[in-house]
Amino acid sequence: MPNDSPRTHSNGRRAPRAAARRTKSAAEIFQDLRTRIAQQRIAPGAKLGETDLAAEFGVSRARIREALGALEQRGLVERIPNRGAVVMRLDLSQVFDIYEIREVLEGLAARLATQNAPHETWKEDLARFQGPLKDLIDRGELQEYIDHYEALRRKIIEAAANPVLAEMLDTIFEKTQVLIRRIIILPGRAEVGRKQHVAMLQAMSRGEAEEAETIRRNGLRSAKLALEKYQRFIL
Amino acid sequence: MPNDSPRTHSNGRRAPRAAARRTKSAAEIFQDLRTRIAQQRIAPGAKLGETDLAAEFGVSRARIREALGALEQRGLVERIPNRGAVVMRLDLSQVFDIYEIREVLEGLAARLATQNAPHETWKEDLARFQGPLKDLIDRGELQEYIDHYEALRRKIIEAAANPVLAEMLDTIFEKTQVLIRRIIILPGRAEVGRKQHVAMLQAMSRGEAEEAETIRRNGLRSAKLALEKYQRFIL
DNA sequence: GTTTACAGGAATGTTGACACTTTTCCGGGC
DNA sequence: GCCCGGAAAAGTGTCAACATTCCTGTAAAC
Repeated sequence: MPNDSPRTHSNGRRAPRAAARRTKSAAEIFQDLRTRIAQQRIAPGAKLGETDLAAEFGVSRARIREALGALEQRGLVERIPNRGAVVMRLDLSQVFDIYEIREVLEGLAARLATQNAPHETWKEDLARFQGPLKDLIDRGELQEYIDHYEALRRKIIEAAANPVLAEMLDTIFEKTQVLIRRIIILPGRAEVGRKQHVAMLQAMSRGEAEEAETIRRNGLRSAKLALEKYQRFIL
Repeated sequence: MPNDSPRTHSNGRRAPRAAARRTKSAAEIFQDLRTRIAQQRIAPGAKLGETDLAAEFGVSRARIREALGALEQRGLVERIPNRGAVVMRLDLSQVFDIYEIREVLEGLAARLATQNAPHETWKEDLARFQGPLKDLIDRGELQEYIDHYEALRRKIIEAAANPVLAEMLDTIFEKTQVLIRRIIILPGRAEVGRKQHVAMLQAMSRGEAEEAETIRRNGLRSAKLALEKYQRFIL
C-alpha cells in the first residue's frame, strides 16, 4: 500500500530539472522486483546483488537496499548477513499452510462480496463461466481461462470492501501464483474448478452469502487435495 | 509476544569495558517500537523523529530508517514524505475489518490445533476456564483474566503449527490489542466470552475440530457485535 | 593428489556529510 | 490587531566513501 504516490506537485516549484530522466523511487523498484519474483522471471534461490541492481536501475545502492528491505518484510527474499539477498524458495509445507489460509480468507471474501454488492453484479460472470469459459477449457486454452479466473478473483476481493483482507490475500497469493498453472493442467482439475465457480456464482446471484462462502472454501480445499495427491509431479 | 529479551551477551560480562555496549540491531529497535506502539506507550498520531530516535537508541539514522521501514510495511506507522513517520491511528472501519478477518483466522487456528494436538492437551485449560477464571471474573480481576486469555490464544496458535497463519494473526492482533481491555469491561461481556471458551475447549477435548472452529468464529462475531453496539463508549 | 594457508578481490554493512523540503519565527505592512 | 512575506532552523531524503566480511584463486606443504 505504500505506493501510487508518484509525484505531488504541491505548489509552484521553480526550475524543475531539465533532465526528464527521473530516477525510480524505491517503491517502484520494489513493485518491479515483486512482480518479477511472483512470475518467477527471477528464479527461486537466485542472488539479488545490490551492486548489480543499482547498476540496472541506475540508482544508488541505498535505494536498492530500501527495496530489498521491503521484499524481505513480505517474505519474498531472504537476507543473509554479509552475503546478500536471495529469492525465497517456497517449500512444500509453506504451500499447504498458505492453501489452508486461502480456504478461509477467500471464503470470507466471497461472503462479504455477496453481502455488499447487488445481486445482479455476478450475472455476467456467471454467464461467462457457464458458456464461453467451458469452451475455452475444452479447447485447452488454459492461459486465457486463468486470466478470467484471476479477474473474477480480484473482482470478488474488491467487492468485499475490506482493505486489510485484500492486502493479506495479495501477500500470500503472490507466493503461490505460479502454482496455478501447474494445478490447472492436472486431469479434470480445470473443469472441476469451473463447476465450483458456477455454483458459487449462482449462490452469490441469489444473495446466499454463507452458501457462497462454503462453496468457495470447499473449492480451495479440493484444489489443495489435488496438490497433495500430485505433489510429486508438480514440485 | 513474550520474547522481548535482547539477551545477546550470553556470558562474559567480567570485562568491564565500556565498549561492551553493542549497538542494537535494526530488528531489535523494530521490536522495541512495535511493542511500544501496540501497548500504546506511544500515542497514535505521535511523530517519530528519526533524529530523536537515533539519539535515544544511540545508533545512526540509517538503522532507525530501516526499522521505520519495517514498521511502515506492517502498517504500524505512516511515512509522509519529508515530514517523517507518525504512528498510524486505527479508524473504526479498520477495526471491524480486522475483526471480520479474526473470525475466520482464529477459527481456523482452533480447528488446526484440535487436529494437530492430542485431545488431552486442553484438559487443564478447560478446568482453568471452568473454575478459577470464573472466580477471577466475579471478583473483577479482569487484567489477570486477560493474561490467561491471551496465553490460551497463543497456545492454540502454536498448536495450529502454521507459521504463516501465526504471522498473520500477529500482524493484525497487535493493531487491536488495546481494545480488549475496553471490550471486556462491557456489561456481561467477560462472562459470555468465558462460556464460549469453555464450550470451545470442550469441543477441542473431544477432538471435534469443525465444531471448535464454529464456536470460535461465533465467539469473535459476538465480540464484534458488542463492539458495534457500544462503539460510542469505546472509541 | 589433496589439503591448508594466505593474499587478493568483490560484495555487503556502516557512517558521515550534503541537498532539499517543511516548519518556525521574526519583522514589516495594511 | 491581523495578515503576509522571507530568511533561518530543523528534519528528512540521498549519496558517495570507508570499513568489514566473505568468497576465490593460487601456491606451498604433507
